[in-house]
Amino acid sequence: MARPTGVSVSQNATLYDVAREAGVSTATVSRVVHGQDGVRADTRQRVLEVIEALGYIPDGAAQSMARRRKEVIGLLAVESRITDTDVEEEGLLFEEEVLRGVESSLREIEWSLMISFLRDDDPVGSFRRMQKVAAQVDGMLVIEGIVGSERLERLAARIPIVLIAGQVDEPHADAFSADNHGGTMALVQHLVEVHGCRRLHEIAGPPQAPDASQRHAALHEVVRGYGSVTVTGMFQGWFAAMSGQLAVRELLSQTRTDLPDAIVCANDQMAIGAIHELEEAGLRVPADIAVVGFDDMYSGALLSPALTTVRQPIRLLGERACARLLQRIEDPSLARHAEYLPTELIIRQSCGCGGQEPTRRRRQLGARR
Amino acid sequence: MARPTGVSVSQNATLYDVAREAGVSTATVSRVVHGQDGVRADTRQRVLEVIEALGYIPDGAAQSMARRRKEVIGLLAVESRITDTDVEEEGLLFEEEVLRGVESSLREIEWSLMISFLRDDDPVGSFRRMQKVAAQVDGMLVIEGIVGSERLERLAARIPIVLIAGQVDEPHADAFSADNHGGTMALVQHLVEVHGCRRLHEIAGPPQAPDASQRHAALHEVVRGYGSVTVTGMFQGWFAAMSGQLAVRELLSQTRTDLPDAIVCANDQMAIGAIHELEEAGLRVPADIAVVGFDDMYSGALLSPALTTVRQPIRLLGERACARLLQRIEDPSLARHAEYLPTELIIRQSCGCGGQEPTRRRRQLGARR
DNA sequence: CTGTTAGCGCCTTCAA
DNA sequence: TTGAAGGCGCTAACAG
Repeated sequence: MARPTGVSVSQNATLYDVAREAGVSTATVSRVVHGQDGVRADTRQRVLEVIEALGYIPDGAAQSMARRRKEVIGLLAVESRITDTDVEEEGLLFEEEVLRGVESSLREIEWSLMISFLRDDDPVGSFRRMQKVAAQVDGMLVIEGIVGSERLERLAARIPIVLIAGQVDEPHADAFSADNHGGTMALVQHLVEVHGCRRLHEIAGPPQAPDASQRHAALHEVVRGYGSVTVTGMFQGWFAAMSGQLAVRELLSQTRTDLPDAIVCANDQMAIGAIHELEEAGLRVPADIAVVGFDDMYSGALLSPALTTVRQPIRLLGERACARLLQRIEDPSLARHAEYLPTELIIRQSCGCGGQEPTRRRRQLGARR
Repeated sequence: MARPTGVSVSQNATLYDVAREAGVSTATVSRVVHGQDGVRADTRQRVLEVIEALGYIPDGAAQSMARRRKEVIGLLAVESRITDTDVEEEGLLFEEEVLRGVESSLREIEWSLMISFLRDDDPVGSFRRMQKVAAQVDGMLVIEGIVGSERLERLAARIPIVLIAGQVDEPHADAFSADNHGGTMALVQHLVEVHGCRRLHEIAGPPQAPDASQRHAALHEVVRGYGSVTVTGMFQGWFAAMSGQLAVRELLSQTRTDLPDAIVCANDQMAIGAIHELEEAGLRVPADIAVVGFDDMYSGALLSPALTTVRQPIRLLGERACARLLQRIEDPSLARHAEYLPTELIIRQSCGCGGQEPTRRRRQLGARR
């Protein structure tokens, strides 16, 4: 069975193969592929049939090249982890949620998303990867980025970059973050003014993470504002539940009689770990000690006691950052823009508030769409 | 200040710019960029300096084209969701974990990952996206894929495809899945033989998801094996915690006096939702009713009662699938390969087993590295 | 309505 | 050790 025109089977069909097979020019095939009009109906039909028969799919690299746009954006997430082990079995939900927001924005315009996780303990390797990604996309989103400013500048000179939960003062990129300061403020005020907490224990996030340090700073700022309130101790966590557990073990190993009034965690996962460990040790939350988190992850609402926390619009963060990036890809001359998205205090039971229903009601209010 | 050679600043530097600026040919620059030897030291030095000065980063699309390889693989995840609303605030941890596995494999060889989520209620749109992604990668991983076989065949004709937790009998692609059958088997046997459960309630996953239906089938198969055991009812969930909650509400609305002995959930998230709802309703787990899950997500271990479940090596699934895909990219003629990865029964408290420590000990065992 | 023809930026023989 | 030059597959004027 001779193949009339010698189309190779093992090789992927190209535009030329289709053109030849259909007896038209490549320009016509291209028009058909992109649904442009100005092609006679029967010609289009014929081309379509050949495309179908050959299983033709245009090559993305070639398209990117010709139209000088890749229609891909990169998402880089910087992760903190315990140096030697890799025990972290739980994903960093924050990044995952941003990812969702970005991906759904992109899907609407049919762009693609390239993603890579970086290690904050390997700046050189991270930079290499960032360059590699920068070579394959039209713009980049960087989460929790502790990329040196000069490196960022270099990358930003090539393609637009938007920072998410990063350094908001970075001059070479747009930035979107949650209002960590306001959120922490509201949370601590609640603890102090409603529950009369005076002695606070802090479970902090990784100091490299900008939002961890913002929450840390805000906590101490509020506390300073009250004469009588103090941070009695702190544990350096890394946002994973396990670090909440370790923090509590350390705390309890020091004293079981003179406990703080509340534990303020830099995120929900650590709060969940902390609560678990406290209960394991026979302590009751919030009766013996209050615990609060930050993020408002779904699992915190399912906990007993349900977690009092600060809701930050993570997904929205991703969407907004993505929108801005696309805008800047269209017009690189845009002025730099940085923005804090509002947070919301979510009061449940772990702070000492009673009630049964606030959980559900609150969440509904929270889910503003 | 005249720019000696007229390099445009607003435009990204190309290989030619570097070559001209350094007074060498593009071939030489290319050699330097790729660290090939056969370039005199001082020449290399000069080129390197120009690269640095210009902030040159080679264009990925052009590289892909020239070397006929993109060094990118695609990860497509098919998601089930409640038709109209988009309430699902919790990410599908399964996919996230696979993503981790794949990404870390890829990072080692410096390849990139393109990712896209598909909707199982939009097969046409999904196929479009799959084609789009197929155009930009060297191979694809498809999670929980319910892509029609003929469509898959078309894509597979162009680039290699490996299915993860998909239809294991798909002839056009390699496939890696957890041993859902064996896992469910072990779990149910435990419930029946150790705890004497006779009446089981099922909270199933979305029927489109291959692993959900495998678990479903296995459950019924085991039950049939015992004469005296029955599945007294089932709720059609969609893997989200909320569906576990709804399932329990429905169950309790039907009867509060004649409860089943245990609730068997198709994954941990639904089990967590179910436990939460049961406790909310004043029932005690496992005293009044046992609940078991599937997956062994970290949050299940932190629950009280800690969740009895089946561990499946999700991350490993990603790694293995990825390794296979890379292999097949190198050699497309490989014979089809399908594999079930072993699961492990993780006994904690929610099934009725006592003890305090199994949680931690088990997990350590489970984390085999 | 359809075809011709330059590139897009890089890699890679093949020569020198 | 270095350079010249032909693609890679597609797009987008520009002609006809």
